[in-house]
Amino acid sequence: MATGRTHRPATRSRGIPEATVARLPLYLRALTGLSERSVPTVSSEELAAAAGVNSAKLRKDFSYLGSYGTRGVGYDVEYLVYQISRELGLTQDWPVVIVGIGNLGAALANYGGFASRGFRVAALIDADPAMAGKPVAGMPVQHTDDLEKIISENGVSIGVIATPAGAAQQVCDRLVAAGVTSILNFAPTVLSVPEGVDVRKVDLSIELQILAFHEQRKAGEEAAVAEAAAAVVPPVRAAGNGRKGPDGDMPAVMPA
Amino acid sequence: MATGRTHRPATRSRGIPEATVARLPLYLRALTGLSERSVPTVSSEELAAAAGVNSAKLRKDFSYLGSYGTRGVGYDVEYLVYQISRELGLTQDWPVVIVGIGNLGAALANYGGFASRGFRVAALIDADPAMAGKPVAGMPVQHTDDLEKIISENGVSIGVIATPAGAAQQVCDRLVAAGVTSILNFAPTVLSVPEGVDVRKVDLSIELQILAFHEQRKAGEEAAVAEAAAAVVPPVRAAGNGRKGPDGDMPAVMPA
DNA sequence: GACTGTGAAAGGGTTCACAGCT
DNA sequence: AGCTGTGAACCCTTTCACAGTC
Repeated sequence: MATGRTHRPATRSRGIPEATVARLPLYLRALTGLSERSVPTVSSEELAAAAGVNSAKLRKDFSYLGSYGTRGVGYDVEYLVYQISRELGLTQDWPVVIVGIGNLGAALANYGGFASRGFRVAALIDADPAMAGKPVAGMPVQHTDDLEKIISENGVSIGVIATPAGAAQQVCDRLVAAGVTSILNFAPTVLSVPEGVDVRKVDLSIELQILAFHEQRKAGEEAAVAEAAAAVVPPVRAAGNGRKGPDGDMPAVMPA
Repeated sequence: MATGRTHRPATRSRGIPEATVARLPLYLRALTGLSERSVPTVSSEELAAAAGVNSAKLRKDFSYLGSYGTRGVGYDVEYLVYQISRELGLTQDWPVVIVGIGNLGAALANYGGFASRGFRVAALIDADPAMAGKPVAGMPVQHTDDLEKIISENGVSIGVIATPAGAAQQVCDRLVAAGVTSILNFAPTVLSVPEGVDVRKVDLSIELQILAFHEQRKAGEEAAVAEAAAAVVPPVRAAGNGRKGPDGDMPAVMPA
């Protein structure tokens, strides 16, 4: 799960595997749904189905947290909600700043799932002076000049970067200098951060490209080949010979 | 990497590991940057740094594609760009529809990274009749009623769901029925799809929760404990006793 | 001398299958 | 009888380290 680098080398915090941590929010969401429907207990099979995983994995995951189930019965929904929330650190509230209030930043600011479960948008920050003071999601946008002040006054330790790629590293550096130690990055760049700072990346075009890969496979090889038509300047191998690529060499077409 | 389910069981298409596929877009982006700066060749060490991975991993990844480097020299940038693009299926163009043109959908429609590398937004679709005809990102929004027609007329095989959670499964079903076989889901729900359809999920609040977990660890255990103050009704264990959770039992506070 | 390509080793993660509790 | 909790087996991924090539 791509992290700029970071994610403390072999830390796996008190023994909960990273893969399990990444699934806890999934379980939590499924459990919250059950809780709202006042379902008192749930089996690993049912909960796994609701979370979209298989039950063996779920049971193994829960076993890292402790023995929170009852054999022959299942799991107590409310109890599990609490335990997972606590494990994830959602029993405290996390002030978050969003930097870069373009389309995406605004979408994030308005995103309900943010505000719910333990996160509170403490400030919206943008570099454009024309944005300053404008209300987005019922909050006035503040100018980047005040970034450091905002971070420290609100005790913010989590920052969301939704700026253009070019500004991301600079924003990141300022966030880190001001005390932020976790960053969620939507800009399509690799951020470099000092040891001890966590970066997670969300990248739309990467996800699409992975889908395209699988989509291409489904269609068989024909589709790709059928596309070799109009001729553009092909990038020819520098000192090329002795190539051993599986699918044949450069055709006469180059993608945009 | 959560996929609703799917991802053909043991397919790993022609032997490229899934983990490698997920990194190819990263390499591609780094290479594109080098290409724009007219850098002719790059070593595994340099490229790895630019992509935010280590060089051994990168070399291993490339070895699955073929022997595209030159010992003692490095990789030809243009050549690699082409090979990776081809491998990912980006030498053909993929028409994409975005369903749900709220804040997020609009952000996606405006996102440049979409339009570049092989993807073309073929249509924006929303269920709100008031949105119909309105231009977003220079395109008129179309009504959900025409979804099937739009999919088939444009030969769309990739759909992006940016609707509220409640509508996502229904939209998904219609997309699939109309012929879409890859879905990028931004709605916070588990989608169920038939065999052969790929789903990838992007979930903002899950990413934040994972960050919160690590953030909590950094702060040590004290911070979490210090939060136990005002008393609300605590969810007491149903038939609870003999608990063996590592951190102690239910305190007197319950998160929202 | 420099750097790739890759076997082999090590490390995680997932799945199996069943012992153990209610 | 039902369902959890978990060792053991399996599989995938990462890392190491070096032989092979330019």
